[in-house]
Amino acid sequence: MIELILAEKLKMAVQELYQQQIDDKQIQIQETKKEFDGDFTIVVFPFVRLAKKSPEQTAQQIGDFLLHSTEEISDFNVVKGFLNLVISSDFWLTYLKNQENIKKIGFKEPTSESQTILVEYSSPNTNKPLHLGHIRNNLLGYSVAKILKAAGNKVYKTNIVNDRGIHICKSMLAWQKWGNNITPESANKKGDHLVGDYYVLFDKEYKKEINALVATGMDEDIAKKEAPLLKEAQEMLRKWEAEDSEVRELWKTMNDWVYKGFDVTYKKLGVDFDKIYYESDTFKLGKTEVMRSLKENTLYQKEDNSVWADLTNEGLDHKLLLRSDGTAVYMTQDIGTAILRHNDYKFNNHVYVVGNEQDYHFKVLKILLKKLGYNWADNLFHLSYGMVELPEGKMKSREGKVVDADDLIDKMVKTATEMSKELGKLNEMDANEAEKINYTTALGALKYFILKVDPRKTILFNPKESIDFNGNTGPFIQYTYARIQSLLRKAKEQNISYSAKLNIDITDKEKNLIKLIYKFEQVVQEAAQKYSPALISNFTYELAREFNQFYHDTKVLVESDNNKKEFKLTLSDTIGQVIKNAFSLLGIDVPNRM
RNA sequence: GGCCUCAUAGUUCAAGGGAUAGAACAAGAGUUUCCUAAACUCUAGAUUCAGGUUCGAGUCCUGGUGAGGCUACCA
Repeated sequence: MIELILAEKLKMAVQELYQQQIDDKQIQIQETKKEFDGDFTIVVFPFVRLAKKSPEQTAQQIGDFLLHSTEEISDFNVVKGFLNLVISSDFWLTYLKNQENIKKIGFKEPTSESQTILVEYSSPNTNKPLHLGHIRNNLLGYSVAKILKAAGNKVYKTNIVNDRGIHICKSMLAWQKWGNNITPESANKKGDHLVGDYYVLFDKEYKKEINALVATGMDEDIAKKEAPLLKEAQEMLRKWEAEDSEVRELWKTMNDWVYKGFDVTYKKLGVDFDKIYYESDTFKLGKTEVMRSLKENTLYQKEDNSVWADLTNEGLDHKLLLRSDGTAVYMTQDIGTAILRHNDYKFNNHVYVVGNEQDYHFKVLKILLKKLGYNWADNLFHLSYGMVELPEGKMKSREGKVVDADDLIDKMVKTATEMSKELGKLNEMDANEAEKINYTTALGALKYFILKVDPRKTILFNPKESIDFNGNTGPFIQYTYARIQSLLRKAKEQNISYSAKLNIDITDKEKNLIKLIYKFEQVVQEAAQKYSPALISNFTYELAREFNQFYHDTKVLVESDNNKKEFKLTLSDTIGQVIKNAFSLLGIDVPNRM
């Protein structure tokens, strides 16, 4: 890496010129800003004191030294305390030429030293269909897994399905009461949507009961607990845990409807998993662990038989782990799941892609696991992402205030289709192929829209404004890729074969493009370190924008100098491959034409 | 009340303590006898407020204001 060479030479320079040792922390090598000449910039302010000279003089001195001692440096200039180094064209051309396997450009293969990383994402509840918030989760999880893998780790994607609990009992109860044996087939509706309808219905009826009780003079908080529907749902959960056959039967039937629906949505989104865990399988281990710790007095039991952890020493509250009726809560099963997974994979690192509303939950989970004696809990990492909000606020499934995942995807496809029709892009193509491309573009727009934002930040989504297809968008980058492929097809038609060249003059723009290709691998590493697909998005956008400018001012195929023409084709081809690879990390496909 | 996030053009997003705070959309003005105009070029427009640390702060610290989240025998 050229930056490392520069850093070493800089150390030598300071040693030679000022007889001082410097450590890595003082070394600041950054890319030179566009408005200045150069490729890399050394910030010399930290050395001014050692040099006992002005920043300009110091920079000049170090620059002189580096120019003479480093073959990669062809020139330098000084602006205030900034030493701008120019790297020779030769270096960049050689770099491009040395890319032998461009299909894998930027990606690292796992080795025996590689870390095993689990990425948990999706984690759906089986009582309602997926909405835009889940889309963000799924896209983030899938992308982070891809990025970690590309950075050289062994990665397994897992999904814990929250298939048991009071929430699913609510849907079941409502269906039992008011469903008249309706099925997805008879209703001609996706199973997850059908079950979701009954979840909403439960809430509606539940609220009616609360209001009725409040009208009799009962306090609202008490009414919430005393409403007969809730009591029935709780009774159903007890029966479920006692393995009552009738309840289990209904539970299995309705969950299967939901899974069928989820599979369709997952497929549309292009996400998948290496292993699916079910809470109904893991909660028992959680309960066993809790009971064990209770015996060991790490936990305590109240008079009503509920089991608690005292976390006041950690500055937190008391946390419930088993209800007074003995049933498990969310935390109980998550303890079980974590232990099971550690047994299964012996992971070095376990990333949980879960919304930031659960920050407290994961803080507690780690503490509890350590209390139970599992020191690997330190290796759990909660990738806490921001919510997707609507202009009127948070999405709420119970109240039906959501942007449904399936609806949104369909709408995007419709918009993409209209757009390509309007632009007359796919007119000569057969309908099947055109449909495929519209789909690719639609999902590219949606995925990029979500993933370009820093995961930690809240996303505001306005359903009234459609997601853009122009500017800093997925389709913009897909379009760039398609144009490159078109260029390469034309070259092929003209029987031009090409390879990278040395010893030619290249423009600044071309050098910048090679620099961006060079940077890709580092961007992947950084994205892996920060769990941030947004870094990949931003990088790819910059690359596409730079390429479009190059494409606009240079005509590749009419270039008279054959060496230059071949270089430009190689450059374009490589950039196309970088775009493709980068987008694959976001789970976005690139079309050969659009 | 306590704890945790966040705050940048009209809007949606960028900016590892470093140079003149970048883009896109929207607004306005242009570019097609030329490899795809879903492109390219130009104009106008922003760091919530008050302090502090630093040679240097959008970035770090303190406080104020505003928004969101958590603080459930929901998940």
